[in-house]
Amino acid sequence: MSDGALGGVSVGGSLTRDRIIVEADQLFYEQGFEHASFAQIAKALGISRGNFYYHFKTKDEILDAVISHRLVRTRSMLDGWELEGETPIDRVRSFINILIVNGAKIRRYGCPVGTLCAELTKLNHPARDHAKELFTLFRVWLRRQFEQLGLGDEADELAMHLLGFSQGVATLSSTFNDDKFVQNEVNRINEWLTSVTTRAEVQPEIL
Amino acid sequence: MSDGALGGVSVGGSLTRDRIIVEADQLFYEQGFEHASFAQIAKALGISRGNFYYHFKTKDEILDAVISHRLVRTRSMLDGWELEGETPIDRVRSFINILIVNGAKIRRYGCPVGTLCAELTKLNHPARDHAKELFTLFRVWLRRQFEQLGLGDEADELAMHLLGFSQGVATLSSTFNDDKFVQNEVNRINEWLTSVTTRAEVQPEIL
DNA sequence: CTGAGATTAGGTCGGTTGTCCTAGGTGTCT
DNA sequence: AGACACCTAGGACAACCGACCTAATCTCAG
Repeated sequence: MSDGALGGVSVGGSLTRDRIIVEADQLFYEQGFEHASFAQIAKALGISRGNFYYHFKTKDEILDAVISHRLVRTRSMLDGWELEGETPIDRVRSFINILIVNGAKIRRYGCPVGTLCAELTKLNHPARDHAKELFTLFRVWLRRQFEQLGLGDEADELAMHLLGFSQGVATLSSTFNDDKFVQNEVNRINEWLTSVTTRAEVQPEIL
Repeated sequence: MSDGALGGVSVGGSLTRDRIIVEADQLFYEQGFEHASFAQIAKALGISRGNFYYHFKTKDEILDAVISHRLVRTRSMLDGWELEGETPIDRVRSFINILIVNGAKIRRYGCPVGTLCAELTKLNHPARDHAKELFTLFRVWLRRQFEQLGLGDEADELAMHLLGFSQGVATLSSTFNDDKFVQNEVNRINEWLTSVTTRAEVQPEIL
């Protein structure tokens, strides 16, 4: 019922509830959580302002729903890469390629995960840890890829390095609005990935 | 007159004006520009709210003054490194070391430059370009160090790489509140710096 | 067709925001 | 002492925020 064009935001939720989540998701990304207001979301959806409080008790509750929604979407994206990518290296390159594929949006609004976590951390917001799970999702997924490459003992560190790399590129590409910089950094990290993984071939996989 | 404990915020400015700038600087960093309010700044300084508008016409004007203040401070910091560091490599390592020295604040509030630029970019704020100059300041300074190492043709790319690295580390260290991660990344980038600069010794400096 | 529950619209509330205005205070110079 | 520029306090303003409430509307089973 709530499936289809909206991508199945929630299972038992109503249509309006799902539309609110999707619209809030976008506006929280484009304007930041605090700056995005009910009035904006309502106007974009063509619904009444007071209508929100039938589906959500507070704004924070919407934020929680948005984060949960993002978690589901991210999980399915990672699962998709798991099926598409032949080798763990291919899959990791899928991650790196987000910077190219979503280049335009990242240049305009930054990384959805990074900017949200930064805002919530600064405000010491209760949903801080919930948003952090988005990062953890990528971290664990990347770690598993490196583990499968026989880099078990440093897999987590490599995962964090890649995560940090993507955040740095996102931040700078948005402030400098520089397309070429992104390409340079992606090339650089791809070389790094090759060197790390070929080094892994020398070290025999201990399983 | 306006010098001394405040570090000489402006030349012709009054004392109160300077105190507003210093306090706003801190609060804009800790809470974000939009979230920080006049009431907070006034309370922290023990002055009246309406008093602001004698020194500044709008909040954006305060922001401009804060950014200008940061630009001056940053410039003097870079100049200091120029004197302290024996070699360009030493100076670059001074830059990297901010992540350690200011580690606690960065874990709590993120990078002052990165988070401000991210917020202003997202809001499409007029002061966007002004804040961007903070990044440019570091970029040009780093570039010059690499040029002095005889890496002229790729100096700007190396500078941006280092800048991106610092931003990535700042973002992740604040969301994960992870001290060890920062140390790992700093070690990693220091090795990278060594490999880049020793490679430079092989290539003779063309001056 | 009717009635009960699910859903929505729109007004309202208290609080906060940036902005503006004006009366009053402070110090300095003639 | 008087005059004048500089500075400050505190209230008032409209606009906006999240939150709440209630009446109207829709949906659908009985």
